Amino acid sequence: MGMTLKALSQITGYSMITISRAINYPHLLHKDTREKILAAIKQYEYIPNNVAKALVYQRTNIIHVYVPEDLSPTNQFVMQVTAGLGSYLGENGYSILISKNWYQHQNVDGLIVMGLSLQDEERLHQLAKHKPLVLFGHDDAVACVDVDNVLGMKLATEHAIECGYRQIAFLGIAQDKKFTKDRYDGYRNAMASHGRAINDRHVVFTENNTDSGYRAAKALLKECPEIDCLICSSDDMAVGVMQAAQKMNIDVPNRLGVIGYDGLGTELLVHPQLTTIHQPVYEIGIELAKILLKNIKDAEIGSKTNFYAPVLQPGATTVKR
Amino acid sequence: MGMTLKALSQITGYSMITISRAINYPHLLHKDTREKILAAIKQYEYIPNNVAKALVYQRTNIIHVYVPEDLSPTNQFVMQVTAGLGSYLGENGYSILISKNWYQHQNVDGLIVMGLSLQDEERLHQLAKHKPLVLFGHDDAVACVDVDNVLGMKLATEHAIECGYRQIAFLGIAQDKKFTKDRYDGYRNAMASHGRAINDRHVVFTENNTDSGYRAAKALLKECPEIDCLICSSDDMAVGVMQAAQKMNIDVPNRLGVIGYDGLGTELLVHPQLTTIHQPVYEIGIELAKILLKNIKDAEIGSKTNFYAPVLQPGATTVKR
DNA sequence: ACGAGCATTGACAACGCTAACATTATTAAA
DNA sequence: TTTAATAATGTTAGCGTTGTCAATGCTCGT
Repeated sequence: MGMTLKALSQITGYSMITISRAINYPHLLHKDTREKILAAIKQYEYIPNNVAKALVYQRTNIIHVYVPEDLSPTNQFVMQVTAGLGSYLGENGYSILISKNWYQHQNVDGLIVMGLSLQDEERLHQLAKHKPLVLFGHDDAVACVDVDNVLGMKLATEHAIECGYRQIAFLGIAQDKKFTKDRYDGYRNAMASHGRAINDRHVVFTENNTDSGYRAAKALLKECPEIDCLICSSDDMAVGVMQAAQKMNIDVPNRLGVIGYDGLGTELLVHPQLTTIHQPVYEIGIELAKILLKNIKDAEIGSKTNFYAPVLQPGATTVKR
Repeated sequence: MGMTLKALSQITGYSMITISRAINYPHLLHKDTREKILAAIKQYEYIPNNVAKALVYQRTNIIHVYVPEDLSPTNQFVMQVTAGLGSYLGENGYSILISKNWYQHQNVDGLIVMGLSLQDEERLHQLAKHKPLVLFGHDDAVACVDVDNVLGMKLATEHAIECGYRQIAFLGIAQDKKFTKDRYDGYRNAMASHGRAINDRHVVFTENNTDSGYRAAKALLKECPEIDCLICSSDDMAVGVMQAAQKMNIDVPNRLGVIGYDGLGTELLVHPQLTTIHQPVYEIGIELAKILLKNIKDAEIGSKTNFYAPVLQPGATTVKR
């Protein structure tokens, strides 16, 4: 397709290796030779073939970002992580290859895996033996970065308590994943350590979307009008809760406090601005990339988990009182 | 690093090509041979080296998605297009390589370029001569997919007129890009063809974000209280407008109609739900990918522009009256 | 004048794979 | 039985690049 060293060699009369040197070690060549060759390179629009280079160097400068099937690629979460790691990797001369298939492009210098579904576990371990790999999530056998979800929900709950809310309910995600359980644990721990009893009727699990949040909140607030604060396991759900409150003419934040979880930008769009637990996903992306590049450099196959702390991001759906 | 054909050849006693055939043309091998080799492949965890394959086949099955510097990778727009084209390319056995650098990985089978900044134009034309390439945007020399922004804003304006709004103002994006101008043209054309005069004081250009929208709307509605509909060049701006209206106790949609532009999901989060012009960006991503793969297949270097129509997506910020 | 050292260029092999052709053994057809 | 087709495997070369070593010519100090 394109111009090659061989062709250029025939055109200029110099050997292939000399042309190669004009690019990689120009100081080795005689000034005249160098100039002639560089001129020819320009004239014939020669572009080195990175595939051939990769074969020689045994590295591609490509990092594979694997997004499991059960995560939508449109997912805000995934996208922002990808943006973060993409920026770091880009600055360091790497490109990112995104694909849903494990083995389609195994010839990459490393992998970043976005969360783990069960059927992938075996392959993950398999692959981790051969290639530098960092997982967003938690697994004992590989290097990981994870968010401390227990801490996150603890922060949310303590914020609610500090604000002075008395009947703090919890809206969880009905999905069999570790992070959903962790968030619930954070809520329970914080409640317990502040001497608050948990009313079972104040804990509801539902699907993670606005509509489910709306419906769950409507039912919950109708049945338990004593509730004066609702902590949600996601911002999407929290938005639904706010819509329900508006519909039921419940004043947020005075009559009802609302706290979300994620902090990916949605919290700024709604009115009033949503108090939420911000997960620094962009930064986590960078962290994933940093760890990966370090492991590549040291030819190391790590298995440490690095926990990342979410932070409370106060909005206007909670007030001190 | 990994197991190679050569190593496997020594282990099994068969020649390299025979091992290769066990994978690519298993029917050519004797049953016993095939089974022995496949067993060895499994045992020694052989994975073919795609870099070497790419060198032979002269194709990588990788598509480069180039996102210009001036577009944030976190940008909803970019992300959803990428998600769309990624899904289509993925289904067709391609992976996508995302990078901000033009020449970092030229060894890809094709390029998708997300919008064009001026300093890139020369490189774009240069590259388009050598590689299949599709541009999201508009340029006479290369194959393009673009949104019909004039049509989009025409739809918005006509919707406002049909609803019965009388003083329809326009909030534009102060940026020297073609699409901003096109949207303004769409507004003007529609107004003109319906015999509506445009009051210059009813047209304001500002930055494309919620806060700017808020401030612009506040000033505009204060100065020109006769305005009863405000068409915005983006949903972010429209959200700001809605916040301003709320602050000023202006009833949306009865006293003031609000129309946004983009329809990327934001419109569903706000309350009331925002009437907007939806740009089918996910579908556009798929279209970009389709055209690219077709051009790759036909070894064709096209230069046709395919226009994509945005659609009106009615919400609750406009009413018929 | 003579080898040591340097500047400049080239030949060859290798990276891992596959296409094209070549070889051998086996079987069917004449 | 001889010939031709077929099955099963191997040999060689090449994809485009670079590392290693070799070769040539030159300068310089003695």
